[in-house]
Amino acid sequence: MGARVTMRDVAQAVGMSPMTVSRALRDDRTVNAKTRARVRQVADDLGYVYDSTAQAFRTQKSGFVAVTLPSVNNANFAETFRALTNGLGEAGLQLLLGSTNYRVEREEELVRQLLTRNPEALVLTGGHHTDEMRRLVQARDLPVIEMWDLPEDPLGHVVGFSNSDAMAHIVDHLVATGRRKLAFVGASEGADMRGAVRRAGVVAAARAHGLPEVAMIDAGPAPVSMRHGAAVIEAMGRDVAQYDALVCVSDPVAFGCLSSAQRMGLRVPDDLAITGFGHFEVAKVSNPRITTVNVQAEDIGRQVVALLQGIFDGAVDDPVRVDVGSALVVGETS
Amino acid sequence: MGARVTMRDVAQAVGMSPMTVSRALRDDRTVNAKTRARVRQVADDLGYVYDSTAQAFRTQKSGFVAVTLPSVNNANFAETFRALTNGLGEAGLQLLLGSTNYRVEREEELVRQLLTRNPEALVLTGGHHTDEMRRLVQARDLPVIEMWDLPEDPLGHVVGFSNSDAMAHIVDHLVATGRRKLAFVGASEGADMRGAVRRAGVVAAARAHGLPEVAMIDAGPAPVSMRHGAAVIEAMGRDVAQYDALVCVSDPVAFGCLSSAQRMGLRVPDDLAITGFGHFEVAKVSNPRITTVNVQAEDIGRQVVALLQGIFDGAVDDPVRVDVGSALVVGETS
DNA sequence: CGCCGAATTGTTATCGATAACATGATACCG
DNA sequence: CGGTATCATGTTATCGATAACAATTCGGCG
Repeated sequence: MGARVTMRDVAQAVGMSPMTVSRALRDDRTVNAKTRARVRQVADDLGYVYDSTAQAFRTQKSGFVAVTLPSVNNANFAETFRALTNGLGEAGLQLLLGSTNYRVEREEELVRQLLTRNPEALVLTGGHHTDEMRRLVQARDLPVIEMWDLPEDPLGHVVGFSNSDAMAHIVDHLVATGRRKLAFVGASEGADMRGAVRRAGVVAAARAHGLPEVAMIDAGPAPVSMRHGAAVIEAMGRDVAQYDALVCVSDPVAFGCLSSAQRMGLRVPDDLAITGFGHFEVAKVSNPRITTVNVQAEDIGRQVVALLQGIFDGAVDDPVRVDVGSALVVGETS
Repeated sequence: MGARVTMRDVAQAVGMSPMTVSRALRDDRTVNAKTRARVRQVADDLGYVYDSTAQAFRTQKSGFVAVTLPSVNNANFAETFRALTNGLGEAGLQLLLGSTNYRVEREEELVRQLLTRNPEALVLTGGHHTDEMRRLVQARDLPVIEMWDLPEDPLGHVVGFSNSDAMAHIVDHLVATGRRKLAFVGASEGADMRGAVRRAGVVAAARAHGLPEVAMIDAGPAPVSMRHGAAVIEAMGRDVAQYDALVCVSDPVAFGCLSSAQRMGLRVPDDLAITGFGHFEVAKVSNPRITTVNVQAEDIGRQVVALLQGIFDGAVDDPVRVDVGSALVVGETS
């Protein structure tokens, strides 16, 4: 309705200086306990709402941690995000979220925006960035964490795992169970670096085992999910039977492939093995259960929180590199 | 490294006043075109980064829209969020996201925090709130939108659909296809109001059709997903065959139930019908496809964006109530 | 040439909270 | 009882951008 209530108004009402109110609301013990209680009471009565913007401005500490994700519409990233929110919320920090839609140029633009909010740290998903973006970030004296990857040339700290190692686990397992004709199902060559790295991991591992060339099945532009996996296999029809294993870029894609394969009467895993990535819920519940790789999305979030706490406490100075690893989870599709 | 670069520094470098720099960076046409270009150039060279905090403080406009979601780890809410982000991003607004974990008390706390950031609007998911929270919000002269619901007594604007109507569609359909012994599979009675409303909708619709009492199958505390649906049906074993339809609170739960039912050899839909809610991807890809209700998550987001634009442009004054509706999508599980 | 309106740039005050420093009140000691 | 340590509160200046108002420059025209 009228003008907003500020600390000055509260101060006037209690008959004290704004400074005392400020201290009282922060529970500063140098303020008399009775005064503190009275200030809180009056602030409540007046409907006073603290202004974080003014605080952020004055103290030059925004209370924000900026986070970029390729997409929130992905259970794994969402899980990491949840862990971050919960962990940082306890530390009084707010997350500022931006999604890149799997495009590095979008990431640059996004980070540019986020930086204007003066975040106290920057958490990026993935290790691929534009040069301009690297410059942007390194020009500031700002803690940076890259997660979900183990980049060669990191911007700062790293909490992730090796996508190519993870794919190697899958290929090793398939080879051990007698498969030789592999096809990789993923997004088209393009802006999604994570997909590209996984693809490269499969190709390298196959080569190491002396397998024939890995076929590429293009499920369309990133992000690809259940319906894209289902569609591409349905479109291929019986042609898919020339392979004895489909290595999918993610569990949802694998589930889509599985579903289409079953609809066309293929027996999984007898006729065709299918593997996923990410240990999504659907992999555990589907029928048959999908062989996948567990990447511990939540753990990544927790480790990032711990790292940030270390950084803010001054306990961390040198760049940290945490490999959370990944583990093969054998299901019933291989 | 050193002190941050401010407009004052840029101004000094160009030999002009900070005011001119401010105008130039905002592309104010009262500033000479050449000057504008030079200012931008110098700002870039100095590595100047605009300070939104200072701007927000001075103008008393934060550029934030606060949004609460029960959880980001839900493809439907994530979809709405994505539409909001994209739409509001174009308008130069940033989303401030908080998740309530399906608890109204948590919502109150969250909104309290979010309000300290001076958001220009508040977008809430759901229509159930604590009294304290209603007071909090109404004390401020702040546009409020409740979405994903059609509350009786809204706080402000509404963009949603009727959960009980949606469930009635499901029940009508089941009755029309000859089912009579229904069981509802959802979260335990508790803080999740959306689940409770859906359950009530099923009960009311069943009563209207003169069906026997609807059984309640408790899949555990909210949020419930695939694994909970799978677990509770697996635990019930053959007992589940006493019902001829499982009405699930969401598609993921339905998929879990479907999977367990299939594993124990039940034929769906011959022995047992299963329905979901939300038109998740899994409903379209699963085998058989799950009968569900489409709630157009993305459309909700778009409508909220349009409404917000109207509000900010001053085109909207009276509270708006948009019913985006919901539509039965018949699959192969019923 | 002198004057006027348009174009361009400058000055001042301000948003609300708080760090740093200063002051006043109170207790406690020998 | 004077003096000093402790507790409690107040004063002042400040963070960076910008609205509102003021001033200056410039071209053109009678």
